[in-house]
Amino acid sequence: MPELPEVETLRRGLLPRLTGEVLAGARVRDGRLRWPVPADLDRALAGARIEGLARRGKYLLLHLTRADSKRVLIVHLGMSGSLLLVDAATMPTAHDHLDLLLADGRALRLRDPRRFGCVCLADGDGRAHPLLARLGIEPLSPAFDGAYLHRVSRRRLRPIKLLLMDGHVVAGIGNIYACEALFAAGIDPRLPAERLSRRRCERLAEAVKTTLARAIDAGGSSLRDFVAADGRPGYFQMEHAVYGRAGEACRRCGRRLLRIAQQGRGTFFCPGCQR
DNA sequence: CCGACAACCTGTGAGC
DNA sequence: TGCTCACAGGTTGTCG
Repeated sequence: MPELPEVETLRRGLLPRLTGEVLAGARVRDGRLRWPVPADLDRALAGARIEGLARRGKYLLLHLTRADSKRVLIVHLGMSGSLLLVDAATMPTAHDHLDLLLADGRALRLRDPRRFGCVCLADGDGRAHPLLARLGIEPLSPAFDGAYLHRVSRRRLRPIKLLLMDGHVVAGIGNIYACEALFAAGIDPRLPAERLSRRRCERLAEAVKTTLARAIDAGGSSLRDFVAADGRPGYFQMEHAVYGRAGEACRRCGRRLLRIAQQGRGTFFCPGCQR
């Protein structure tokens, strides 16, 4: 479920509900995530105050203070993770691996069937943590533009879609939005990155921003009741132009949309509109 | 430095 | 109904 727009939607939804709250600790039922959950998580969180929530790529960051020390709880939802704000007494289901316990009796519950997600602790603002230190720039920041895309794609022979999905180049563009942005920009996902002109880089950077922004807006429309049910934000109901639509007709030109594999992942595109 | 590939896990749907 | 297979929204680590 987690693409950048969902993590951002999650952050915005949790912000007013968690800011200023104090943690009582953590209850870890199964710490075997991508990396083992810190064994001392319960003690490390007890008494810490949540100062704010931030996002880097698809990482959700909880900024904590306790006494004079600042730390960050880094949460990634992997392929199948979700976070739910529940009453701590609510019975956990099969893949509810851990609860972050709030002093007021609520819990932020992590569910992750595939366990590709992670929960880590870092000192300070977390910038030095290995997971964040070498992360690429934010796609919605002004720094991500045609000039940047053009610069990093020179002498790069790999397909442009793979470059877009490389988190060390730009953080948080997943499979869905790489496909959708390339369609919006009219660019063939197989094109070697270095072959993109400056002008097409401008177009692609713009397409990335508008595609992500629109998805966040759609997610925002469901923020009101996102604490309920499975918390799936509204962007998931958004119509994709190409993703998951192989064999169907392109909305722009009517040709059959294709699905190919790139690095083992599905790429959806229109052979007519994307050159 | 670059790029290809395996690895970590479980669930679901299609086809037989 | 039950088996097997392909595939799924992510990222790191290793190797050539």
